[in-house]
Amino acid sequence: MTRKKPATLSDIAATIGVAPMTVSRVVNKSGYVSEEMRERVLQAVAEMNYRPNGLARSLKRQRTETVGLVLGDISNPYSTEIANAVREGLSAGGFNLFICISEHSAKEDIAAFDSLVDHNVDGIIVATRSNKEGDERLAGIADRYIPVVVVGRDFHHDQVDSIAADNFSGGYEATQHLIDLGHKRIAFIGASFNDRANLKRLQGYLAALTKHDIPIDERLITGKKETASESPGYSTEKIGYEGMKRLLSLPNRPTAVFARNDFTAVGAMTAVKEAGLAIPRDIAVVGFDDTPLALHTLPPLTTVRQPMRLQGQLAAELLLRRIKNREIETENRVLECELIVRQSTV
Amino acid sequence: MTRKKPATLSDIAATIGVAPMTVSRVVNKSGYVSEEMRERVLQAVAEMNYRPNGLARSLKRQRTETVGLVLGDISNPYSTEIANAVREGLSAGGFNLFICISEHSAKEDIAAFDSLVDHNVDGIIVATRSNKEGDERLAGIADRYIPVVVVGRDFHHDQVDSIAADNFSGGYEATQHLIDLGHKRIAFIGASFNDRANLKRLQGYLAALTKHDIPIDERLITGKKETASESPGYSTEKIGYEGMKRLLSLPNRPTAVFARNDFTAVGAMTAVKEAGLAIPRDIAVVGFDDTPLALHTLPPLTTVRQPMRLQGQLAAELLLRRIKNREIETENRVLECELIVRQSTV
DNA sequence: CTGTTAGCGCTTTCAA
DNA sequence: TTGAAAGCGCTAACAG
Repeated sequence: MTRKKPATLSDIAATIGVAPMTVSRVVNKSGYVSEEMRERVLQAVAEMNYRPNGLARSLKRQRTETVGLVLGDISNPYSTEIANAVREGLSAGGFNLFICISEHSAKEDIAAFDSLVDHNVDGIIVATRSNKEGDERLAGIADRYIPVVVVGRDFHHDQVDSIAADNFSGGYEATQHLIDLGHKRIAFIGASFNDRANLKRLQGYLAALTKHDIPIDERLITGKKETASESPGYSTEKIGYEGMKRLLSLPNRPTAVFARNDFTAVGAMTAVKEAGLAIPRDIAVVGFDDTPLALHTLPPLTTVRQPMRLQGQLAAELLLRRIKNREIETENRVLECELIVRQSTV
Repeated sequence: MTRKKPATLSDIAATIGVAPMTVSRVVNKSGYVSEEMRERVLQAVAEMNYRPNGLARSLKRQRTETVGLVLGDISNPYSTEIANAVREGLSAGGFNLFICISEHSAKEDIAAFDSLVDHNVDGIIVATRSNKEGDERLAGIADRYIPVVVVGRDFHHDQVDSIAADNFSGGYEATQHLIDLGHKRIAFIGASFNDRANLKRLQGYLAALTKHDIPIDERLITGKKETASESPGYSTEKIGYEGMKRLLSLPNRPTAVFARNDFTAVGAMTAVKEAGLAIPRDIAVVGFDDTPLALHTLPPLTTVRQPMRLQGQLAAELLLRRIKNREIETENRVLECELIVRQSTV
């Protein structure tokens, strides 16, 4: 079986006896070509199953009409919503989207950045957790005037736009809500001991407690050390379940819990029900993200909605803007979260 | 602010007064270069912040060391597991992965295929639903000897490998399980009226009923017409919830339901509990996929596990094999599913 | 309306 | 151990 190499522009030109440029003009619908000529070319193109070589075209044009999106964790509703919104925003602008996943590893982050840069994407949107090496590489990329937008966290660089939800005040409001309902012993489930400082939701929780003179009880803050080797995923029902188990075994158990996200909250709810306790009567539960799941738990879950699609849309928008003109002011947007009260707390 | 263009190989060569070829050899660690020369080059490379232009390199080398993965729906545990497994398999082989999402639209499928082909990826893995135009384009791509592997369904082409779970027998076993438990009125939730024939899980359900001489009752098969415009997503709790509501309002309601996937099952369970009925006493529920969620529902969900990671691993493996050598026999693998019995049925 | 020239940035091949 | 030439496939710019 002989595998013939794909036809090139010159192959087409040669077979119908014209200059490559003429074929190029037809293929790109640019410049003047006689109707008769165009027909001849198009026929040859069809017959020889010709497709332009994008590599060569991009090399010449110095742009690829493609942008890259780096996701830290693909199995996460947050990531997928962002990705969908980004894709829509970009395809409206005529750009393709290539997604890379890095599994929250600095090495993979860097590999993803590099492979996108190597393919000369016109810009990069980054939705990974912060880590030193990755951030340094990213700064280096931005230094070379490759448009970069970071979403889901802040990033300080005079060429990088950023968009994030206000996780701090989201956490604050969730906790405030529980306090307003009269709760004093409020637990937090899903802390990551590695970077508590980066977990804005936890910070908001702590701030709300402090504000209301409720002492912070470390035993009510559960979480686990995330080892780099194990994939954290978003499927943290387990963390929620186990965290809640531990909390329930406390001599003086909490009357309310704030979970770092809806999946964690669902796991926690399961543990509560298994223990024969009622939600919210015995224990009130608040989640975060307002995933579709939250509407269909029993009882429906009180949660904090963050504007995921909007973050993706803005990311696409800011990136396209920066691709068009690099000499613009950097924007760092922080978007409001909204507390959605359902029956898991009231 | 003057934006200097990135340094090229020749720029480096010029500044230290050698031939571009010498720099190339150092950068690629290929061929002989004196230790002294290599130092000089590496220093210049570092100083000028040089990175090879992947476009030019790939154009010359005729390979990109990159493969594309097209996902029909990113917000789906199935897709994300596949993606992770594919990525691992590829990076072990030194390949990068670019993911495109098509939102289950034929137009987007084609756009994704084309953009990958335009970037001269070395191969493509496809995990989308079947549709006529998309499949035709894909066949055209395979005709050009671009390695293609289809996962999650079968695809008939003498150059395309495929890997799929045995959804039919998975559906059959799930239904059989309910029959074995003595159920006669067994419903199916989540049929898609557009292509019932393609929904192997439904076919398995029908076959099991027929085999046991249980008449098929169309009122027990719920589903909805999926319009192309609305994103189906995987978040089908709603479909499950609404489907179950309808089933519960039937004069002679079912005693068991088989849901097309775990999310649908969760929605159905919520409806059952809301109606004040008990699972499995009044209604038994079976899901499909064994997502992490299934362990944490109340009661834990009986479901059919399909080997997602394995599908991804095999896809990567078969693709790399075909990239190395196109002249091999096509493989079409079908992988076993496994019924996981939990408390939602017994 | 069509053709020619030159070159994008790199690497293969051959020569020194 | 290094260099020169040629070309991957395409298109911008200018001629005719």
